[in-house]
Amino acid sequence: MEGNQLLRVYNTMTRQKETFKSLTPNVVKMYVCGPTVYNYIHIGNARSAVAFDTIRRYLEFRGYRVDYISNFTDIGEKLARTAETENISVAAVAAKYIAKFNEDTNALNIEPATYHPRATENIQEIIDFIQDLIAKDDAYEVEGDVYFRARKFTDYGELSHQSLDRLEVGASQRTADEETARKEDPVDFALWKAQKPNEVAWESPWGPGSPGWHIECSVMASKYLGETIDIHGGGEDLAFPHHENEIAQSESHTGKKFVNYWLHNGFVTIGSDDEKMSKSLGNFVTAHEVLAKYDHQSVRFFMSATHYRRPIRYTEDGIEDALSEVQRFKIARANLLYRRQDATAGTDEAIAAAIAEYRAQFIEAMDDDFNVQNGLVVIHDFLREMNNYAAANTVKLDSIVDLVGQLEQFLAIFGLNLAQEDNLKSDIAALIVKRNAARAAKDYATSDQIRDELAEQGIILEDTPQGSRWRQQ
RNA sequence: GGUGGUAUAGCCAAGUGGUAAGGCAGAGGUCUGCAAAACCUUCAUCGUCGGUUCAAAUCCGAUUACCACCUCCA
Repeated sequence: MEGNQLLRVYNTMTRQKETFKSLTPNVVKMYVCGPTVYNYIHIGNARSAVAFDTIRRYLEFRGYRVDYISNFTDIGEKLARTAETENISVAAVAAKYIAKFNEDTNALNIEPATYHPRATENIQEIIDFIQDLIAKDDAYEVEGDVYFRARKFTDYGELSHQSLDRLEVGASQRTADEETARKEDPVDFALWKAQKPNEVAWESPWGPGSPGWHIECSVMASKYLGETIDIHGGGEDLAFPHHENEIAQSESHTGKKFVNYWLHNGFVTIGSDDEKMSKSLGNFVTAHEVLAKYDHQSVRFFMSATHYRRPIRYTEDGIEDALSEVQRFKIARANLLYRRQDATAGTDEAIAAAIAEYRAQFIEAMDDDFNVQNGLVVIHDFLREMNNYAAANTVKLDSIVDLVGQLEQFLAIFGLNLAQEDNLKSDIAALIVKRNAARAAKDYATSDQIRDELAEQGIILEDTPQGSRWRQQ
């Protein structure tokens, strides 16, 4: 592995940065909680996907193979409600919004997970898992529901640092009284829920019903990655109770540690009081709307350039500023590539040494819990080096290729793809030749007119000591 | 009531004891037929009050404001 620096990650469990050591050398087993597919994802959901995609890409940059599993929750009341509203089946709701999820995350250049399991594909595994918990006396059945005895799991509350006795039951005002009445203890949580009228249900030893919310993640994480995994990620609102419950279930079931490093991303906030964007508050903006309105890369960069644990304040100005920065990267790349025409063969040793130095600095910055802002400082220094080289009197071909390649590699971690159309259509090339002739003859009226014409087609011309270069807008 | 988080320039933001990184926007300059791009220069004493220290954005105490979680939530 490159670099001496050790990767350190902030573990929610211990509330400190820890040196990252994977279970298997050079392999990271990573599970990230995915969306419930009953609607378009909003910017907050997208942020979570972006945050962990960026982390995944950095881990890959550092030489790890990342086995990345992220689920689709395709069951539950919410899907049923959408099915009713849109007058389609629950299965059709899931299919539709998984497709929308793929469309939006693809636009954000988020790599698909190694596999995206769905809850409905794992019902038998979920039932088996619950049966084992009942056999161990960690869970009990009441009127077709199955609940987990939270108090029996002695470390319950360790992740979110909550004491069971201090938890104010019902503080969120979301608990259903009828359900609480059935439980032995209000802190117990559902593993299986008996079928309600008109609900999709599966046969089980406890009668028809459907899985509770937390069990699917425990089942899928262990099924696809193993009983102990390296990284489990999700939004910080999931730490309690969702992840807390996952730990209780999984560790009771396997008797082994479930997760070595818990990573939680911060929220997207909106409005003057920086309120959390959420579907229940109704203050959300869907990723679909934003992507329809703004350059996809600037939306991606807007989100990936903020440290994953920090909140992001959603503003349109923020996305527009991100666009300026993305443009700067693209222009630097195009300007340097332009110099290939007068480059000589070979490599500049000074450039090769500089690239190695910037790489080392970048790794040092990013190894500190994925500190993207400090990583970007290095990238901006690197950019200045590139721009100065692009203006140098003499340039070497291999150094141009190396600099451009390194810039692309750095920014790929942020989900940017800088490559553009590098070949001109012949009619445009002819116009450029014509303009150069006009300029040589000091016929500036004609040359400016041609430049304006090309600008309308999105081709920007810039005159430099090495000739007139062009780029796409 | 319990548990956390945040507060640094117009905006975004790094920085956990040694005298405020970086980006966007702004200002000045170089280059240019003009323009663009680039490069150079410039732009804050860190929510408030008090304390510790030779030295604090950084540690301690208090205080203010905002946010989040406490069984649908990324």
